[in-house]
Amino acid sequence: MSSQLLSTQASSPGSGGLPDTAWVRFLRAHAALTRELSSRLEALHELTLSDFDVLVQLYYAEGRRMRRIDLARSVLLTASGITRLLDGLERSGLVARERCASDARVTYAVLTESGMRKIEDARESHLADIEELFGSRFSPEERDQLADLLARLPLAHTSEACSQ
Amino acid sequence: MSSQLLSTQASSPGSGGLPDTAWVRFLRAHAALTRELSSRLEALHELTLSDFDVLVQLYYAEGRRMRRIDLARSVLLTASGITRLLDGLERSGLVARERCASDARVTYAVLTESGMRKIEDARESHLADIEELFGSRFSPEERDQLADLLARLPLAHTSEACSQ
DNA sequence: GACGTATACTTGAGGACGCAATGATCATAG
DNA sequence: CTATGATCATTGCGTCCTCAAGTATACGTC
Repeated sequence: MSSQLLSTQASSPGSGGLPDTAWVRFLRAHAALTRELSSRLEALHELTLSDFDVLVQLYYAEGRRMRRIDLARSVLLTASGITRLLDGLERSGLVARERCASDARVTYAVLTESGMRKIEDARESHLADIEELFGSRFSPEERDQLADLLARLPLAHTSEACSQ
Repeated sequence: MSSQLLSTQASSPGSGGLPDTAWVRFLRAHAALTRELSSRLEALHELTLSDFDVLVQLYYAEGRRMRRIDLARSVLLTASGITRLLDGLERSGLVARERCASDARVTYAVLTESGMRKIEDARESHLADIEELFGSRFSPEERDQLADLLARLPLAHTSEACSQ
């Protein structure tokens, strides 16, 4: 038997004790959940969480297309992050690019037929995973409560310009 | 306006209808908060969030030292993640390594004097930032509520399946 | 029209971190 | 003592993502 009987969670050796606050739990929960969800999503559908996120945004968007910059803002990635992510989705044929007629600076990301099928296929299992690992932990009221509490947190500092 | 059994979607393709569930808010809040906190921490103290996390763990640990593997588990990094992170902290002189007398496989990470000063220095501003961006959004009761809700989420699947 | 500034997007460089493979060491059963 | 199987740690490799810089376009002002 190993010599260490020490816990995995020493509580208060020194002063104040190990911080186990809402914030720390938030951080840990995020790490654990995203790792598990992302590994399942990757294994079943070859998508990252961000891929899925973007595909869902497009799925619900008017005309199934969005300006790349709006896409970036809505999933909280940087402009360059979106470029590289869409590179991958384009290479996989899930998303196509389309130039904007009225403004040559902008490019749209459009969900392809294949992308539609992909997201409709992946949605089911992924939502089930989210439900298993996240949603099912709470009663309906608690879920609302949690959503409400989380909604108070600051969202975007990214050089806000809210108009189109 | 009744809640759908199936999900998460309360949207029609009208000007950006997208699922805005507790889970999505959780993801977005995490992205926004960590980005802001990490950028402040980096600017003021040249530490990443994970660096800080590890230093705090050591700060509260018995003898200000921990086995690397326990450190990894407590901050939810992989073993290799901890190795590389500690590489950095060692290079900066904030942490030292120490071999274990009774088990040659394990190495301890020990907080140095310089590391002590660093964490005591960084703690104040970082906790203030967390309070500003996170804690101050809630009343004391809500904070407890949130901590309670977050505590229900699964934490570590790390390594083998320990069936009860 | 020329000029200045804001916006959209891309690219190069680099950091953080996971996974899988490897080496070293311990523990235990034969 | 040796073979077998865990456990701790490190390393190679790849991925995701950010920042800073660069390019192209739009638009307001003179």
